[in-house]
Amino acid sequence: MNTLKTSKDFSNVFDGGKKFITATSIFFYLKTSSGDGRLGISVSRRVGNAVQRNKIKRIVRNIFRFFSPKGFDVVVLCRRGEVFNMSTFARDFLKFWKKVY
RNA sequence: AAGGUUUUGAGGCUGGUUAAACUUCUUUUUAGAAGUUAGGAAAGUCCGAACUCCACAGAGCAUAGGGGCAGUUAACAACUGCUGGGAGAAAUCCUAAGGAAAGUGCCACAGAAAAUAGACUGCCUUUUCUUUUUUGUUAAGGUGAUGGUGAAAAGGUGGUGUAAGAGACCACCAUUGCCUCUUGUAAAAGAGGUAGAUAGGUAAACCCCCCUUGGAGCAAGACCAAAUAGAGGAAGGAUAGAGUUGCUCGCUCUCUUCCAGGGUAGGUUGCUCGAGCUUGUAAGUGAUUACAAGCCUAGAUAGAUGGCCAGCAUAACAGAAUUCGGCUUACAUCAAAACCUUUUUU
RNA sequence: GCGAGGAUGGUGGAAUCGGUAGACACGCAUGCUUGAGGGGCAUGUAGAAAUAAUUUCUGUGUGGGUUCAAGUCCCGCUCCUCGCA
Repeated sequence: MNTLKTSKDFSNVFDGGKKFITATSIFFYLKTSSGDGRLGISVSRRVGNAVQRNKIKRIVRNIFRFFSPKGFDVVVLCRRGEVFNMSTFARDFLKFWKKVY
């Protein structure tokens, strides 16, 4: 899976893309010209310690293995670590997936 | 049985399914199989090293750090054993623990005085004046016993002594220095003698003595590819800057010309076989060391080590980024060993 | 990876070489002034306990140490801010 790497890529999506806000996280998405999709994950230090942040990144990456974002650059920004687990994030992700595709 | 002290170990397990990274093998051109995949603190970055570069990492001073003795170690501010001091009823725990009889500084408030024991107050003798005497008062001298404040007041108690007194002298006690002997590798301990010696505290204030100390850090560094570059070569050498986190010396480079100009950024490597791990034997009180056998046990690069289901259990602190040795801090639950105190029973 | 600074009442911010901590300003409370508000003036203001005045104890992020005495000196920890590569 391709990922967003530089901070320029991230700021492009944050500034030019659209937002979809859910309870657990905020999805930023921007249509690409080439048709390939890339994923970026942003978890700030306020969410929790390194173990919790790693776990959130793994959950997000695990979901996007089955649903690869074709045609969009997507950035997932985690909001709160207490409510973030597999089931709640999957519910929010399905809402986002229905809206975009 | 209750309470306590010290030390050590574990830190989820099993099965199914679906994904990721690395290594090896197979076949073959995209797959398949097997194996491995985060800790005791990976953390904080508080010390110490390995490794790499800075001329060979150099010389002197400063700065910074350490400080009982002996040992362990690659090294250390770590560890082990012992000594002194402190806490505790004990097991045991804590201890930056050289020097204040080299020098300087500071010791608020209170107090006569805060460090050369002098002034003041007091006591005593002689003396001037007054007076029957006492008292009061002037001057000279002796004394360091009086002053009750403070964290701290210049050894303590008792006596001899004297005009008044004082280690001035004596007895006992306390402390210190020196000498001798015994024990110990040593720090030191014990015994005896001697000196009236009695010396305030603070060095985690400056300082003195002894010891150690060059700087930067894997974004170190090395290689490859692109570009009008860079590297390289020749000549010149006054000033300035950088390496160099203080100063001086020394060294190197940048510097100007032959010859011009613009600022991006990719891959490979370093990268995991190492002061390595496990077991056993031997030496040592111990830290640790020696020998033998066996083993290979994470290596990502915006960052792998995950998700779901079932069962047991309800469960902490917490996520590697060059690598090791320590220290410090966080930690649910379970387990083991040794020791101490009290009570009861035999 | 390397290394620099800081934390004091409700807020900003003082406190010399270790010697009575809460200076000063803002804010807040009460009273006076005014018909009322604003403004001005005066007093008080860290917390807790007992009280008639007043006294005692705890207090400089936190846990220890040195010292007669620590906001200050030393060590460990927590949090915040900043710099270099």
